[in-house]
Amino acid sequence: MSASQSVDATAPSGPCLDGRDDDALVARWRELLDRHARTTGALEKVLQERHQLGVSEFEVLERLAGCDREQNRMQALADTVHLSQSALSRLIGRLEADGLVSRSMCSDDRRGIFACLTPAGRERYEAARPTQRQLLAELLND
Amino acid sequence: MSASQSVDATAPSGPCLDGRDDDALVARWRELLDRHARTTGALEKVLQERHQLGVSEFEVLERLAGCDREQNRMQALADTVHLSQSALSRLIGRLEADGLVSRSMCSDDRRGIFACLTPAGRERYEAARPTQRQLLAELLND
DNA sequence: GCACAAAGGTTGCGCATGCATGTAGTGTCT
DNA sequence: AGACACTACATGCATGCGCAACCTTTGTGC
Repeated sequence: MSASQSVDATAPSGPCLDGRDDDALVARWRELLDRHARTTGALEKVLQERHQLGVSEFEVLERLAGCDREQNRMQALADTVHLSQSALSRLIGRLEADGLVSRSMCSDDRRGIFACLTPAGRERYEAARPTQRQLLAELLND
Repeated sequence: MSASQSVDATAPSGPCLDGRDDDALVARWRELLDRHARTTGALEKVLQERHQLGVSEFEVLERLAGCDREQNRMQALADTVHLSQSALSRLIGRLEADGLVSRSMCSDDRRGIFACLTPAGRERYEAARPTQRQLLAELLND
């Protein structure tokens, strides 16, 4: 899928000012969109039907599993998975409702809240990880 | 399968038991997520506030501007921008409501529908393109 | 101690998306 | 022609997201 002929969006009615760099840039952009869409799409599907997890849910679990110290502030978590605070708050709510994480208040800063993996959460994550890794290997290696 | 703590996704330089490939894979995955989130986020914001366009809207306009022949079937369009058929239908609906595209029925296949840029649509796209290209250049070149 | 601004998190709301379904047109087989 | 499967769009519905408003806690200045 090269960008050899159809990318020149200025085709008939515009002077093509910076054509070649532009084409390369757009090609990279589309490559990124393509790859992202394919990967998240497939991942979403397989993680959902085999582990009842969405992509964002899995990513959060992975972050939590990575450092299972109580250092998982909501805000920091939101940043690492690129979600708004509200989205992350509800996501954690869902995971908590499923018994996969638990919210625990922080002692020294009473407005901060830590999200921690429960044993069930860790188990679910460990089970889902190979699935995700395999798909990643398939879709990211080309 | 010792899967107790070998992912150490956030550990700085931990000894990886079963996964150097794994770490590299995950790193690439996160790089992809990162780049995508940053770019779409910034793009969404700037395109919205300066041209009243979303990222998907812009992408569709670009595809339409690319080949302004009447060969833009809804389904094909949906595929190229990675949207479901329903999402694209509504998106075209919005663009049509804004007067940026028009739906025209196809003569030889009466269930097929072509989406075409209106002059206003082309104008809007031409105006938005430099904005998008500049941001792409900033965020994709590293 | 008492305002007042700012930060962390939650909730109300509108919107875009995907899935499932509905409707219309096409092609095939009998 | 009539029945059937299939394709192309549109639409009802549920869900997840971001923005803005809100509440609580912290820190700063008086």
